[in-house]
Amino acid sequence: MGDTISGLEAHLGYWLRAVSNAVSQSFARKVEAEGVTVAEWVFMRMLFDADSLSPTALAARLGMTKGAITKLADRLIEKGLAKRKANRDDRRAQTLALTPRGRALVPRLARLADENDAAFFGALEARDRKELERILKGIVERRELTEVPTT
Amino acid sequence: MGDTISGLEAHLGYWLRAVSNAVSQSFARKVEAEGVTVAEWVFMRMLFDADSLSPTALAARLGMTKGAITKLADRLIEKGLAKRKANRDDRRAQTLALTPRGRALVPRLARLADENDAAFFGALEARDRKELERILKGIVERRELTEVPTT
DNA sequence: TATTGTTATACTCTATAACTATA
DNA sequence: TATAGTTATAGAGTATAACAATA
Repeated sequence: MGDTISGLEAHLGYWLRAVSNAVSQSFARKVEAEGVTVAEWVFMRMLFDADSLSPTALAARLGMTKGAITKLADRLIEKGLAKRKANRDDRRAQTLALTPRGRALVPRLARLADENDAAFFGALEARDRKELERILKGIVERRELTEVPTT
Repeated sequence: MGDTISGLEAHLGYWLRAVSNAVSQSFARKVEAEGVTVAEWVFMRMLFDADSLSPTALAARLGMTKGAITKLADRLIEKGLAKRKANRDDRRAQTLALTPRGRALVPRLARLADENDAAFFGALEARDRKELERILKGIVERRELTEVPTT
């Protein structure tokens, strides 16, 4: 280090971004064939398990702002994959859920995610895959990466 | 696997994106204080070593389209950090280079990149850092990740 | 007054395609 | 005809702030 000027390749962040962007772009093309984006897949997969969530709850879990959730939801609703429901107790509140068509699509998208992961990491030795997972999860835990603004 | 529906966290790509986004966003805020974006830093760091490059060459090295290079260059020129030079032999050709102010900024940005990397990976054991680097570089090599369109 | 969610705005990034000016 | 570079357009992601309705 000292007073040298670091090159791009000197940083782990550079390599991380290189691989991450490639993986995400590849996945984006796969799900595009099913008519959704990566962000929409994440949104849908979350709702698939939770059954229904408020925009605020979804924003917190995804580390996004409420405004971003509204935008995503609008798009998915227009595609007929999600719907909004009113709330009896609190008339300000909304609930987001998948439509039957949305639910039916999730398994197909999950398979594409599996394929994409296999394409990039399948060639790694099992030990390296475990190492990579352990190290990445460790960083997420340590930094509490969900500390993104949701206001 | 079988016929289960993979969750988000089942994929290495998910963890990779989580960490990569956090690292990049953190870095973006740091360089924003110096008036540039991450893409502009990469652009500038490349020109710092090469001294001058054609848009086409830069596009190939950065895995971007020529149009994207033009846009980045426009912004950096407006900020007084880069400049275009004509070419005697071929009057279609252009050459991009940093201005003195641009060159002077690079070491500051490099230090921010060092800091950012340290903030995210400094807490790792040295062995894990090496492992991470080895695995990521391996994936880049294997997949030839620079196969992005430059047309 | 505080909270829920939407709307408006803006900027970056990325990609495609049409265009110009040379060669 | 092919190439170098620019321009135009558009969609996606992200963030901020103002706003309306309700609590």
